[in-house]
Amino acid sequence: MATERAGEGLTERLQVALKGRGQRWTEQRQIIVDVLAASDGHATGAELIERVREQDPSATPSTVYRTLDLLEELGLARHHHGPDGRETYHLEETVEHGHLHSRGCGAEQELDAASAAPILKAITSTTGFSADLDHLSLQGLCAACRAAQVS
Amino acid sequence: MATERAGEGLTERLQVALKGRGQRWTEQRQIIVDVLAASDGHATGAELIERVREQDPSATPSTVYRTLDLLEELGLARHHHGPDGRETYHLEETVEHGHLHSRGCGAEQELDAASAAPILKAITSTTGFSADLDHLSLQGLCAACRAAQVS
DNA sequence: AAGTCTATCGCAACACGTTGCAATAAGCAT
DNA sequence: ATGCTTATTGCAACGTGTTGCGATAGACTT
Repeated sequence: MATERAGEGLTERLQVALKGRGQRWTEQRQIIVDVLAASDGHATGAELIERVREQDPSATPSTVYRTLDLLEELGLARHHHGPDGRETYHLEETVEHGHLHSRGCGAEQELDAASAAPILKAITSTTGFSADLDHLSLQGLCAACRAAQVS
Repeated sequence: MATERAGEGLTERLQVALKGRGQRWTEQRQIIVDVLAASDGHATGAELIERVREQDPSATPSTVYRTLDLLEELGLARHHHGPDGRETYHLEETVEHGHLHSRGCGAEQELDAASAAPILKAITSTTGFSADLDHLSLQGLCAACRAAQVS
């Protein structure tokens, strides 16, 4: 168990994309991408930093955050804000999805594209606004909590 | 221009609510409520602190944030997180509303309850989840940006 | 292979928000 | 009025994320 490598194709795609923009491929970036790939699903900035540091103790927060920003620019990673405002990152490989936080039980459920479609459609038709599913982070009461609350 | 006072009824309501919970009414809390009422609409935590300090330089961030938390517990204030994760507070008096943040032009538009109704309904019917409008903070492209992007 | 240009890194400082603790002071009882 | 209880305050330190700057080092040219 350890050091999962990001798919080779992914690394190559990155190298090419960076070169095209006059940017560079470095050891640190490899590590950060690997960590992101290994922690599939979601990870906060702090968690990512910690894991990167396990592999390269010289890494600093600024580097990690800057790399994450870069990965987002390249469309490779995404982040969204949890209900407490903290950041959560995940690779774009992960299926695009939204988040539902229940204020009652604290549970978090994911919202896949299929389920979200009618919602996004409702948003567009009432407001003309096309919302990013990946940034959709709702807070409210899940079905179970609502049932419990009616009492 | 200065020192707008929160409606007297509001202050009284607060005093009663606090006493009922064995809590206390203080000068600082009066100031914070007044500031919140005066900056109707939205204000970040930092802005509120600055304004409170104009009236009482001895106020500290911890006090302001703790009071804001208290006001939220009492259902008098709300906060949500902008696209950058920073907090925004407003009085509950303000009509409940969501936020739409355009990633294209950076504009922010409000989403009133009437427009939101179909959206919330879509959320409930596809997920069983009842979302809080006040926490609804979407990011995406507004109609204008979408039109511009088609090019 | 050596030199040049500049992207990236590490550091240090900052901004926003949170938390623990000791001192203060609000509200109640006497 | 005086004293008691404990909520509230201010301080100081921490956690997460951001920014500016000088030093390092990658990649390209000659």
